[in-house]
Amino acid sequence: MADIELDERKVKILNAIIKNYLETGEPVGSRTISKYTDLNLSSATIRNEMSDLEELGYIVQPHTSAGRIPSDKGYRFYVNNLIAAKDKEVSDMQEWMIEKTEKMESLLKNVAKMLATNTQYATLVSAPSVVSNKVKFVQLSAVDEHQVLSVVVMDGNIVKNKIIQVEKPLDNETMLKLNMLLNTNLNGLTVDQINLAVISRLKEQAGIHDEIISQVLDTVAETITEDDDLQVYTSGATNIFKYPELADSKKASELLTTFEEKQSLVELLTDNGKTDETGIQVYIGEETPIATMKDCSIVTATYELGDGVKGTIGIVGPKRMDYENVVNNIKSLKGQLDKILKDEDSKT
Amino acid sequence: MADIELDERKVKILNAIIKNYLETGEPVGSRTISKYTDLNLSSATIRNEMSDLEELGYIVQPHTSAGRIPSDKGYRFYVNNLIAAKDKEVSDMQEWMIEKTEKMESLLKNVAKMLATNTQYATLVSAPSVVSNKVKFVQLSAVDEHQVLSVVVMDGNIVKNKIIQVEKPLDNETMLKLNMLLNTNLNGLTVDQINLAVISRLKEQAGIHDEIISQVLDTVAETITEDDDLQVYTSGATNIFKYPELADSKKASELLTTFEEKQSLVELLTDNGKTDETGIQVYIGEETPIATMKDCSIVTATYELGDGVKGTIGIVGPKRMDYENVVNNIKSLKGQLDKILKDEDSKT
DNA sequence: ATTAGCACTCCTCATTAGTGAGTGCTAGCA
DNA sequence: TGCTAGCACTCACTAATGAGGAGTGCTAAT
Repeated sequence: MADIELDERKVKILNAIIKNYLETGEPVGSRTISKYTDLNLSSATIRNEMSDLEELGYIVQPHTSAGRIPSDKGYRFYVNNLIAAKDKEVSDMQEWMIEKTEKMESLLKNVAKMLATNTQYATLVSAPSVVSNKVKFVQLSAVDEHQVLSVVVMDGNIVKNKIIQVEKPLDNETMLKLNMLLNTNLNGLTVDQINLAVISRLKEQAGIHDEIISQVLDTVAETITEDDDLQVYTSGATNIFKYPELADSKKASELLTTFEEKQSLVELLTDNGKTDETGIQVYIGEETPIATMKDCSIVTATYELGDGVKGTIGIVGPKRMDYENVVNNIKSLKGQLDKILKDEDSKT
Repeated sequence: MADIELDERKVKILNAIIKNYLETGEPVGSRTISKYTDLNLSSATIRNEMSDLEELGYIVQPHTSAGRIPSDKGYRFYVNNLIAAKDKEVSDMQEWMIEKTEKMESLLKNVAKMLATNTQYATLVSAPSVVSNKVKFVQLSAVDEHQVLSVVVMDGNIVKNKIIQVEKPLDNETMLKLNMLLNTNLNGLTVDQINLAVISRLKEQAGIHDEIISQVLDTVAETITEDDDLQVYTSGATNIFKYPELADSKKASELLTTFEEKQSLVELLTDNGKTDETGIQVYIGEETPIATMKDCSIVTATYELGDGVKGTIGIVGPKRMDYENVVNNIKSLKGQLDKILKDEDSKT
């Protein structure tokens, strides 16, 4: 791609500038590079090269007579061409942690937390979307005379429940019949297959005349289809204070509010098909779909739990984030999630 | 109490200073008071009185030749003596919202959110502690050959569940027997009554020799006793950016981290018995039990769900928070929570 | 007891000058 | 032709200075 316009030396210099800037966060000057790199060149030569790089749009001067910092294009080049994809295992901690947890919810919370601790950036994890998930098991039980408990187990062992208030108790026989009915009719269906038609067919079979049964069936349907209000888990949002370029009151406030509200984060996590073959996606600066994150970079990965049921992991940090570390971390984690969730699924 | 050392005029002036400071956040000078109040006094007179008030510790000068701001003692006096406890109803929105939600979790989330929107401060709500909550209903069901679902309903309709992996399927009869056994033995017990002794008695009755049954019973016990990792819901944490005295990078970072980690918030929410007859507790500045909140004030209230099962609502804001509004808000909310939770409970 | 007046304090803000990091350019060198 | 040394220039950052103003404390007069 950009190989035509950049000779080897320019690439080396650009790389050096970015590496240095990632560490310090300060504009980097020609003298620094002249000493930092192994190509023995004077600062003057570097200056000429830097001038070229600036003209080509890879670096930028915050003001005349300051050093240079990478532009979005520069970062992009770095991410595309310069990251050594070392597949080294990222800490055993991860595996251990994942082994231990069994509930989806706490698993994802832990994933977010661990990733935040590991990277020192803000992280977000979305739960696998349930829309195309299948019903595995349904059960109604009489808790007491006026309350019926409806429990649904989905593929991937996601358990949902709801308590139904009923006017008068359901007798045992009806209960049994309903359970049979529900399981034979709903098992194997996905959430979006359970629509009004299915429900009314159920009601017919159960004896549509009974008001209570009708109500119960409605609630079961609700239990299943109820969207668990967009499950996004975040962690380490306050890490942004570690990066001066994001820590000023105004920016931090906006960013943290975005994180707190979670709503808009969904946009980020819904797979837009632009992920590359590794399933990992990097947004730099202006590329991000969320306005309040214009000064950030975001790395996301989608993980799968079989059958196209997908969730997403994301990391948000300053543009000068340690892309190498982050990408490796997220890649390793994605792999493990893919694995564990499929395993758990196949255990059934 | 302080009635001896403060004559009526001083009280009026102190009140005026605090009111004014609550609004502006700026130190308030003698001239301002001289015009603001109805007691026609010149600024010089006010100055003398303020000098006295300062000596008595109710107000403080941030630096020589600045106006005065209330000290913690001043705020305390204000809260104790000067707040008009108008019991006016706080927005119908509240009731409406509470009616609508049925799940404890989303109910509390909404409470936190609404309170944050209403007051523009940060809020936290802890779920009712489950320790002394009673088991109402237990059920095991075979999801498939290798998985058994354990569901427990507690008083207040809190539902817990867990999936148990079993080596080989349990036959219907055993299942039925176990369910009978569990319900007759556990119903009505509180969480902390369910200890090892109870469990082993259960095992004995069920036929201790069976490894699988033993495992299943252990997991049921786990399901019940498992602490739902300290359920604290927060909202509006980013509101602190609205108050310059808290918004600087360092303080905001500390505060928000405290909120994000939630762990330490528990300290705040565990009832320490110091609440007054209304169940409402106000911490001002140094009085707060959490170090990072030394520059804040906190108002908490405990709500009950019968039988001494308690949860807490809290508001965190700057010391110059609108105590009157906050106290009223929280009082009204507490009342409604008390009511609704008891109602729901008595519906059983 | 209250008030007017005045000197004083000290924060705030804008201006100024000094410093240094870093650049662009030019001329000289291999 | 490519590299380098040198120099003038730019501009953010810092500290010092001073004017302005809000507010106080004290004193003397009412």
